[in-house]
This record gives sequence, C-alpha cells and structure tokens, in this order.
Amino acid sequence: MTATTERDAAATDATATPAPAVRGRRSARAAGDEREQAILRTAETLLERRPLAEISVDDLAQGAGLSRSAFYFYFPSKAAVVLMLVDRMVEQASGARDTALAQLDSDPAAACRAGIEGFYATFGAHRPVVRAVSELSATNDEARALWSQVMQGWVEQVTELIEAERARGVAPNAVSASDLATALVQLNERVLQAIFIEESPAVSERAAIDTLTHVWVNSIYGAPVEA
Amino acid sequence: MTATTERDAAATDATATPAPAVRGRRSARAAGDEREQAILRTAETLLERRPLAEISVDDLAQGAGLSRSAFYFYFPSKAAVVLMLVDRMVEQASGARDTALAQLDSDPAAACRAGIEGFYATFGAHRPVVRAVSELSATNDEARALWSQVMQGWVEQVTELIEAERARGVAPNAVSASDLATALVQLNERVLQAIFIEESPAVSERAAIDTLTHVWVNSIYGAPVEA
DNA sequence: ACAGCCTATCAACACTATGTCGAGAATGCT
DNA sequence: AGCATTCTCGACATAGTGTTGATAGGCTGT
Repeated sequence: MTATTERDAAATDATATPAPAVRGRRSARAAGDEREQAILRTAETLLERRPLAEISVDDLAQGAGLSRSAFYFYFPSKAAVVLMLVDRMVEQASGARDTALAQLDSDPAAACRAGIEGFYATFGAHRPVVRAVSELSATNDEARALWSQVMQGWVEQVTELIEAERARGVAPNAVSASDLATALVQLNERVLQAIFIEESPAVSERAAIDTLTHVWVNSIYGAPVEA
Repeated sequence: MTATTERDAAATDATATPAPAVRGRRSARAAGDEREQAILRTAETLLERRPLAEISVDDLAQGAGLSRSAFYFYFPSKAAVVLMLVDRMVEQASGARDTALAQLDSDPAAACRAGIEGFYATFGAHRPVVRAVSELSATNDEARALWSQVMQGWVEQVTELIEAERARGVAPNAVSASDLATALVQLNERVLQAIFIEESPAVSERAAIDTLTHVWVNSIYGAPVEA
C-alpha cells in the first residue's frame, strides 16, 4: 500500500524528473526482504526462457513462493520488477563506462575499442534484462525514460571524446560532434541488441566489435564528406 | 473464420516461408470491403494520436462504425491490422529502395545519400506505422519476421553496393561487407526511429541525413583500422 | 502479559481486454 | 419464392491486472 503510493508518484513524474526513485518497498528490514530478492531472481530466471509478455505476475509470485496478491506487497507491477533489474544493471555498469572512455587518450582506435567493448560487456552480461527493457519500452514510459537516461550518459561521454580529439587536431571538424556521438551510440545499441536477441539480419557476434570499431574510427577520424 | 484459419497458417510459417500472405479476408467483393478499409483508416488515424498499446479492438471497431465482434469478421486481431498496414507500406516502398541504391555508380557519396534519403522518405512518410510495428515487434513474432524481412532486403542491396565498390578498387577490403552493411542499415533504422518517435537522445532531424551519410561514406571508403 | 503496531499474507472482488459461438439480418442469385 | 453468401451482433468464456479488507505473527514498550 505504502509502496504502491510511492511507486505511482515516482512513475508519474519520471519523464520530467529522473529522480532516483526507490523501486520496491521502502524500509522493512525484516525477513521479507529475502522474498523481494526471490522475486527478482525468479524474474531473471524466467526471462532467460521466455519474453516478458509471456510472464505473468502469477508466474513471478509462484516462482518466489507466494500468492499473486502477496506479490503486490513487494512490487506495484511486473514493470517495476523489470525496472529494478535494470536499475541494478545500470548501477553496476555506469562505473565501467566512465573509466573505459575517459582514459586512453594515447591511441584513438584503442579508446574507441575500449568503449565499445565496455558497452558490449555491460549489456552482454545481462541479456535477459536488456531484452526485457527493450520489450517494456514499447509500452512503458518509465522504462523508456530510464533507458534514454542510460543512453544519454553514453552519448555525453562520446561527445566529449570526439570534441577532445577535434581540439587536439587529430579529428576533422565534420558533422556535429553530438549528432555523431548519438548516431554511434545508437549504432552500438541496435547492432548489439540484434545480436543479443538473435534477430535475423545481425552482424556475426565474432566480428561485432571489429565492425563497430571500424565504423567508429572512420567516422570520427575520417574526412568530412563534401556535399 | 475462414480468414482466421488462413491467417494462422500464414503466421505459423512466416519465419520459414516469407509467402505473400493475404492479411485480411479473402474474396468478398461486396460492400463490406469498404469496412475493411475503414478499419485500416481508423487504425492509421488513431496511431497518430496514441501508441498501439492504448488502442483496443473496440476503438478500432467503433472508429469504423461496427461492433467489436464484427471487427473479428475482418481481422483476426489488432496485430493483423498493423501487419496489413505494414504490408501496404512495404509494398509501396520496396520499389523505391531498389532504384535508389542500384543506380548512381558514378558518385559514391551521392549513391549513399540517395539510399539514405530513400530510407528516410520511405519510413518517414508512415511514422505511425513504423511506430506501431516497432511496438508490435516486442511481442509479436510475425511482426518481427516481417520487419526482419524488410531490413534483410536493404542489407542485401547495401552489401552488393559495397562489394561492387570494392571490386572497382575504390573501397578498401576492410571488415566483412555483409557485416558492415548490416551495421549501417541498423544504424539508419535506429537513428531514424529515434527521430520519428521523438526519443530523447536523438540526432537532430535537420542533420540526420548528413550525419548518416558521413558515417556511411567514411566506413565504406575509409581505410581499415589496424588492430 | 497484554495492548498496540508493524510486517506480511491471502481470498475475494472489480475491472478490462481478448477472442469465440451461434443466432440472426441483409443482400443477391436462380 | 427459396437459398446461399456475406455480414452483424449479443452473450459467453477466459485470462490477466490491480484493489480491499480481514487476519496472522512477531516485536516493543509498559
């Protein structure tokens, strides 16, 4: 009840204020904390087998050993569970991103490769969660907002990298740095997603990093295209 | 009923055989043909205002002036309506793609730009439909299969273009042509989608074509990255 | 020890949406 | 007229979501 109210409030202004909303219940130190973890674990397990749409609140509850209505004591909805999984993944990964791209001013190609490998490692380690959030984003505003925020973080890092290289005179002043950064980040997002989801036209997983690095390096350091 | 059976058969082997399935009813020359169009029109109209998830079969039926159950005489589900819209869009657009990319062997950059503009024009002209199919793909296998097929068509065209340029000696033999083509097509897909859906990190619409062309030209004609 | 307050659980309910069935109009053909 | 096809709808069955109110058990302060 309390959790629900709090959750809804957070959801309502999620688009406006990307506040660090508390996903599940709030205090409650007691043993029921374990139940919450059980639900999360169940969700992650089930997501390895089937898409989110085919997992009901009932499945989650039963998997964690409680009744459907007890589920609602811990989470206000199925979506909140996924959001919490994403939160955990993002938190764990955001550090990796900053270190990966910020360093390595020496070798340009290596810096790009490091960034791409970071991206790949981060999301590749949690494929079911990535799958779920992309599925959820189709219908859920908060999921979209959260994912946008994550991508925005990458875009900013890459924009800085490009601008730094241009300032150093190593990269030509072609298209807008932030537009280019956005495009490259979205390239990674889409290409890796296709691989993780095992879509039909997809870059071969072995060649993925090389292919992406090739595109990144050439578009960052390559000459502007004369119109 | 007949329509349903036929539809299901088409859905089952959609992944295997990309047969030109008949989406709605089959024969029925009569005046009810108009109703089918009315449903499609309603769908397109409603999709301009709100996401597919917020449109019910009832909305579609009422919009077309019939009862919910009468809807099921024309389409087996909401998804089938969207699929039919996509079919129409794809059919109308597939010609444009072939001509756009196949010609223009003279100027490399111009060829790329033409392809990208074709992509942009094709999907930009039907934003609600693109939005809907991407939303539907999250849960519907047939939508995913259909979209894959469309993208596969583009990938093949682009692969040929790259290989032709390499054969001419104008483009270096870097990463696999088909992997590169896949990455570039997915780049377009993602970047343009972000623009159409008005996502938060998105390339500015004005600069989109320039940015994409920059990336395409540099990764097709740019030197291989030394590992 | 017992009153009171949390945490936790659930059965029962209300609601929404989907898809199915069979009964029947409306239309047109012979 | 008789009959078939095309079309329409009310009524039903099902599945899922989220809410409510009753209740059980533990811990705390007095």
